[in-house]
Amino acid sequence: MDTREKILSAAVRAFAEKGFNGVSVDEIAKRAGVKKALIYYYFPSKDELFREVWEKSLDELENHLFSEIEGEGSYMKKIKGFLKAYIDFVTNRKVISEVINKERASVMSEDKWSNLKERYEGFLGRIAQLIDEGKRYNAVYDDIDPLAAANLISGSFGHSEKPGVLEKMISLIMRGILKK
Amino acid sequence: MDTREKILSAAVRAFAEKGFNGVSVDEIAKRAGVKKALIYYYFPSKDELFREVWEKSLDELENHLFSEIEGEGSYMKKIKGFLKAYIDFVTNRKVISEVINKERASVMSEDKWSNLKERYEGFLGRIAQLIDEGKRYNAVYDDIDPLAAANLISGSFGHSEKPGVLEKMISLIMRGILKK
DNA sequence: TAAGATTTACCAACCGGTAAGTAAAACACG
DNA sequence: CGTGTTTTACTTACCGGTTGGTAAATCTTA
Repeated sequence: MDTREKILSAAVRAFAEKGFNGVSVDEIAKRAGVKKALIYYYFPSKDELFREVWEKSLDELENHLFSEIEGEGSYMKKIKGFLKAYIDFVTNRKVISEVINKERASVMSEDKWSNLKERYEGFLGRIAQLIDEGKRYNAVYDDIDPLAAANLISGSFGHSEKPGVLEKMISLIMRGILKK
Repeated sequence: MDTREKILSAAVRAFAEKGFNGVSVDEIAKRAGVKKALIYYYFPSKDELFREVWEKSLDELENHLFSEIEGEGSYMKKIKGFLKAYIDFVTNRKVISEVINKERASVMSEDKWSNLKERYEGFLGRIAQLIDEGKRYNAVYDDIDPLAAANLISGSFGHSEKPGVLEKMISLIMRGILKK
């Protein structure tokens, strides 16, 4: 792992724990075992560092969720596989899940993150599209609002503490949207 | 409105917009039209000020949700009324909704807010209890996990931007938990 | 004039960011 | 190959501004 990656890795852990404003550049530097000025050698600002952390995190999540359901199968199976992959990600990639969850409200409301907001809305849109296709293939109740379902799914992020609860939240969502 | 209340009112607005670490005590003072030192006359620290803001916000939310459904009526009606009150609160008390949503992840994970975490878990517990009673009175599917449902409902907080989406999220939850 | 309310002035620590320098690796070329 | 030159990776030391917090002085009003 080269230096740039070490900094990114320390940054995502720090941001996940304490949030963007709760962490100083110097603390990230210490976690990465480098001097603060070196961070400014690789990244133009704290904002840009966070931007890259957030984008990489969302890339990983989106890739994990959509790559596994690319194969054949009914839309019922696709959506179930998607939700299963979702549980798997929240369980096994906790740091990335936490950074997305912790900073989501700020990213979605503060002007300076407007491009990250668009990125996240694109992610929601892809989930909504999956649900919508499920409707056309008779797997999803046809009075379901796809974007509402997408928001509900992605909102389950935060509550991954007590084991088992997330699974039950997802199965509740499944009953709400999937036929039979 | 006395000075203390003016400070609290400015604080909840500031915390809702920028989060705990994104706002300085001096900015809260300026919004309240007082000098910073006066905040320390009424509150021992920024942490304690936030603590009171959070507790008051949760008190208002909990009171709004549970006071309206105290009357008679079936549990089906109670739970529907509860979810309707929820939509009403998120729509009409945006500042309070936002402060709860924006700082929830930090409150639930950082040690220094452990008492606020317990407070929030008590709130979730009350929702779960309502769902559980709904099960015993045949209004809720009996394989529903009450705490999972409570988490799902309270997680819908963040996504109140586009009007109408929240309502559709809630009706999706209703289909997931309520019989018929 | 006593007690509570508010302001002024201040502090040490920390913040994001920068300038200047250094050692070593990579490169250019006779 | 050897040697001068440029580039890369990284450190030290610093800057102006902001932070949460405090002590003491001043104002207000009963």
